[in-house]
Amino acid sequence: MIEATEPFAMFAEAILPSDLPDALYMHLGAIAEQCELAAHEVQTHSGDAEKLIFIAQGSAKLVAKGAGEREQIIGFHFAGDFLRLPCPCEHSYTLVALEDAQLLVFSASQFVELARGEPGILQHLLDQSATMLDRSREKSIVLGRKNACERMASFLLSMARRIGEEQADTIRLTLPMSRREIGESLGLTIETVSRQLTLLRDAQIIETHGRNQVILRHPEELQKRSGWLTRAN
Amino acid sequence: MIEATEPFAMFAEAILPSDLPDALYMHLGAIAEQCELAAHEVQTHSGDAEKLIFIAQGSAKLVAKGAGEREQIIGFHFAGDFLRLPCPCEHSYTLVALEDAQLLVFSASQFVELARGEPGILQHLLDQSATMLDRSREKSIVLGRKNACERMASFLLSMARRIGEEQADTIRLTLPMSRREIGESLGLTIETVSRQLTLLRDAQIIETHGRNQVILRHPEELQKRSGWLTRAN
DNA sequence: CGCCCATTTGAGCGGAATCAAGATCAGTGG
DNA sequence: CCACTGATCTTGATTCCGCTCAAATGGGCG
Repeated sequence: MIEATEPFAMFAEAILPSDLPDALYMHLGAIAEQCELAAHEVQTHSGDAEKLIFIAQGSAKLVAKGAGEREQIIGFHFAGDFLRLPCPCEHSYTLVALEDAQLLVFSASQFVELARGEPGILQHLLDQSATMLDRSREKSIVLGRKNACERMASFLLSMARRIGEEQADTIRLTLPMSRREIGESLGLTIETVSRQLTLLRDAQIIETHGRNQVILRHPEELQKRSGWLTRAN
Repeated sequence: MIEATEPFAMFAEAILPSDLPDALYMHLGAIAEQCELAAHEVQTHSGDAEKLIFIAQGSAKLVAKGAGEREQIIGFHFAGDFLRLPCPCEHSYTLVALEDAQLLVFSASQFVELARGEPGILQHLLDQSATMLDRSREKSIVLGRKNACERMASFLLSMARRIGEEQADTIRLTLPMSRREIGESLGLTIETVSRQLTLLRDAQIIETHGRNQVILRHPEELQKRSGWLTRAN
């Protein structure tokens, strides 16, 4: 019934303890809502409750919409991420696919209800929360105190950690987001993002190929330019 | 009258389920480390592990220290808050008292170990995490997309929600933080903070008395000026 | 009362936003 | 395979908001 490539199997592999009772496994499978998104498609939440979303394939952005055209991208998410989407009644956040994606959507309350008896799951959820919180705090530093150059360097390093492919002493990135989306994430305009990339390219620190291939030639130099000493995954 | 209840009792009252087994209660009490901080004193973590900190009394700021003099305040915390302090080996965050404060410090791993059998505690912890994450995301919006005026308005409203005393249709704030600290939280300089407060005072939207009393005369007007439609708790 | 330091106010500057063209890339259809 | 097309991205010129530097004011405490 369940193939290896199916979203729920990937979820179980990534998130659930291996010794989980079959009954609970089935229950979780029963409340999981599969959801396929085409690139740029918005995840539409059925109901108004808080959701837990596992990204089985593809990538997505969590967006806060403001008055007028203003949007702030709260974060990017990639395959394997397990994130909480606050209930839309309180915050106008939406999850939008960057490329074709497969999601698994849970009602947070249902999920926690089922997980109650399994401390392992709750603890994993707690760990995920901690990771998200750390990323968000890191973002506060970027947005609060860094200049354009430092933001760009921080962004590239962060992407390198999450989706970079190491090759010799360089790192190859295939960015699923546009310049505009990078800007909306970093609190910069598209023009500034473009200019900073040009500066880094001129300084031989990065190479760009096409619109979304970037090769980090000197990650350690990016590190220097990213400002601040604090650094971790 | 005994003026101050004991920190652990306050913690139990605020965080622990009322039907908690006595044994577990005692165990938690045993691993809790009491900690009194004078104003501006830094919380010094014994050991390098992740900590969970309950603020029994007073208030504190969570600070990220950067190269040189740069500091970003990640968040303010008040009595009743239960927060996670990442292990100092990975991020250089410190908790600093804004005024005299009483804390309860747990090793996160020990705490979770004990709480494993009590889903109620883990769930509460999870809820706290969710609140912290929401606040942090809200901060990303403020820092990423708002101008000085909107940041100031957002800050005042946020403080009103957390430590404001409602009086008729106005709200009284007693701010435990300095202008500099407000600036470091909002990604602004002390001068800009001061100027924005002056503008709001001139517009009759707020009154200030002394250095840290603020009265919000027209919260709804602040709301308008805070930008963005998203608003909650 | 008088000192010290936080805050306020003022003047000028600078970095990123905005406005405005061009250049380049990815499809599309001939 | 290549020309056409529209969107995305890059580059340039100018503007403006918030930072920096500097000075004045005022609150709080001895």
